Amino acid sequence: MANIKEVADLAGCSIATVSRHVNGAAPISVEVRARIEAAILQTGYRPSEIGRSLKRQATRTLGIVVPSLTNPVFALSVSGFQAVARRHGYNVLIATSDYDPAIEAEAVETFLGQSVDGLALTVCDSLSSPALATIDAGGKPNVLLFNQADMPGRQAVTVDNIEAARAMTDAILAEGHRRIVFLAGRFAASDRSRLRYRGFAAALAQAGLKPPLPLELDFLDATPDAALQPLLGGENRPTALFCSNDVLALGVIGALKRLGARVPDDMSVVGFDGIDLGQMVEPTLCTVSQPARAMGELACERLLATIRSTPEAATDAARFLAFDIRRGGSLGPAPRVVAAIGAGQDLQRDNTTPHNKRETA
Amino acid sequence: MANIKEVADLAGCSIATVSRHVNGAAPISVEVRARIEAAILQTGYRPSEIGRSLKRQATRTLGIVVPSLTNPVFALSVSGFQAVARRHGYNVLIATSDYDPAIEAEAVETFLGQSVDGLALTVCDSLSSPALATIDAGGKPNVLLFNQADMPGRQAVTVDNIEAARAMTDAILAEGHRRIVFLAGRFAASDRSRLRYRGFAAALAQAGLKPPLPLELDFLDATPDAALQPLLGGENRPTALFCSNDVLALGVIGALKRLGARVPDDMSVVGFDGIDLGQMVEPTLCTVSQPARAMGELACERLLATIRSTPEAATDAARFLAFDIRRGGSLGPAPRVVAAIGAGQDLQRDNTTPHNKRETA
DNA sequence: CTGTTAGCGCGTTCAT
DNA sequence: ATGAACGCGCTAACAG
Repeated sequence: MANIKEVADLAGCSIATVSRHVNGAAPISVEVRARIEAAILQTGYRPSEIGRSLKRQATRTLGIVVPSLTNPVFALSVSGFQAVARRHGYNVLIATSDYDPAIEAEAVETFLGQSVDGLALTVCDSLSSPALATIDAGGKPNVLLFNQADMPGRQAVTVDNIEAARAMTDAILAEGHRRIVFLAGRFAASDRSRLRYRGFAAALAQAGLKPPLPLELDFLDATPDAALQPLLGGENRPTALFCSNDVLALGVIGALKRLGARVPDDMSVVGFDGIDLGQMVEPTLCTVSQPARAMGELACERLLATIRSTPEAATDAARFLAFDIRRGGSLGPAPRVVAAIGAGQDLQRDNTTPHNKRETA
Repeated sequence: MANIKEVADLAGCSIATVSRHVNGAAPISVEVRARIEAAILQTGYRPSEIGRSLKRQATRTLGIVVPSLTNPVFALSVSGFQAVARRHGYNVLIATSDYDPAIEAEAVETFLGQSVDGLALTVCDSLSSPALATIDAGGKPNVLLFNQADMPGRQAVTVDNIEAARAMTDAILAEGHRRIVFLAGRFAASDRSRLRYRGFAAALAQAGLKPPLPLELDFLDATPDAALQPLLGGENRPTALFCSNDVLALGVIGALKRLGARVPDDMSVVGFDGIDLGQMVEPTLCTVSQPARAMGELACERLLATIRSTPEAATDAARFLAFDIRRGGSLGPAPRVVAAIGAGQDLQRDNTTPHNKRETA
């Protein structure tokens, strides 16, 4: 690929003139301009962004690192982020951490080396992320996405996970449920899960109930059947499950069906995130919806504002976005009589526990 | 952020020595090495990848452009692509075209300016893509993803869309359906859709049936109810719908439910892609599954092979990957008696057309 | 209006 | 084992 010098030689002028033409930085005589344009066309010249970056000490590139792209909530946020970046003439480098803090840190290292102008991160744990410290040390503009701020002044685009989980838990309680279990993806991999559990526990405590410990599932496991089984036995079994995210919730609903439980008649299930998919399944998923695409967009806007050092961006750095408790068929009233659920227990169950239909509740 | 010169000054040596240390290019005396390491630690020095790129004329960055990230099939392929790239020490620039050839071309321009070492593309139409021509002109290593090759020698990672659609159509025919309609996303935005229609039409022709024209839907429209309505009236209505992709198929199934049709008893629906979501809905989606993540991985591997000019990569450039006809509940036997579907017609339908249960077929 | 030149950060040849 | 110097492609400051 041709460089600026070849174009200049071909056009019979200096490289400075070519540069000026390309950047429209100064008026050029008509004849020279024509020769330059011809030369550019002939050589297929395209200014090297890397040469420019070296000069200007900025790359017009942003980085974004998310745990995964297969979770629609992250894919959506990346989509929004990238759209805004493009609109502003910025490129986007992407990395997925696969919920691994080591990969996360490595990705940040690489991005800093690539001299991104700023980066957006959904880290595993904002409180213990080495990546965050590295970025701060370098003074790179950055914004957290989905994570809550780990310190005052940190830019973060997120909902208040504690409040959201508390509100959702209240909604579950309002349906008459008293034994509710919180199912989480691995806590180590998601500070969001932990915050949501805190909101859950707070709501239960406020209702005078003792919050049970969360049940940790590997939410990358497509078939959590075995892990769920112990929850279904006995008359003290839970009647509702609060899953820390929607992907987990959908997996759990599938498992429950296979294990012979009906949702929500035997067991209510709610999630967190508000992915579209939740509205396409039957029953629809009751969940806390957060505006993932808009969050990606906002993260990018704040990042760009920081890069241009527009000070107003920092003022509302950590203001929370609104969430929405989205009603769905997966949350029903608590059964009046509870019995164990299980493949071999259908007859017994049918004899002893007339199921509570929604119409009768 | 410190540069190599500051480190050299601090360590009391030349920048050449620092460079050699960082790159392990030559032996360094123990004392100097210690001073350099101290200086690096102290300054937080990180070699500038952009300086390196300028020197070495390669960026260790790949570009990938896909129509969207919200369609899981693309998100998965990007995920696989990125994972392989990372493993090989490459960064990934991402762009989404939103099914717009103009944005697509613009993205490619930007990537070329950014001096990516190679790029993977899912273009709207490989036959008419200006982007492809641009890339070829520049001689950049590239590989098509999901698109089939537009010319011999072009690298492409894809399934044989025509054959896959033909096989799926045969499966529909085998269930006794005779009036089948092909629903496509906007043809202009997807050459895959067009190829799949060709396979569909070929299968019908071979069965002695006249293939109806495809019905074009805007598959970004979440509620295709209105567009679908005309298909449901009359006794000559179709009994099966072949949707050009899974996202469309799920939207169509949702619309059918709202319009009072049961799937598959009143209407069978099949899709194309094999997204996970299709297995979580009820009924499960019958579809052609393609290994999206593996395709992204393979595309990246081929790209890297091309960049390193491993010649063997080119030999099987356009070999097709295997697809899988995935059975699912959304495809059932054709009803023996067909009647119009509609909100106001429930009674009439129930009187005149006893539904064909799967057990009785 | 145009050309000359310096320098962005780095790797690398050529000396020593 | 180390240093000096050049050049990768480009822009900007200065000269004319």
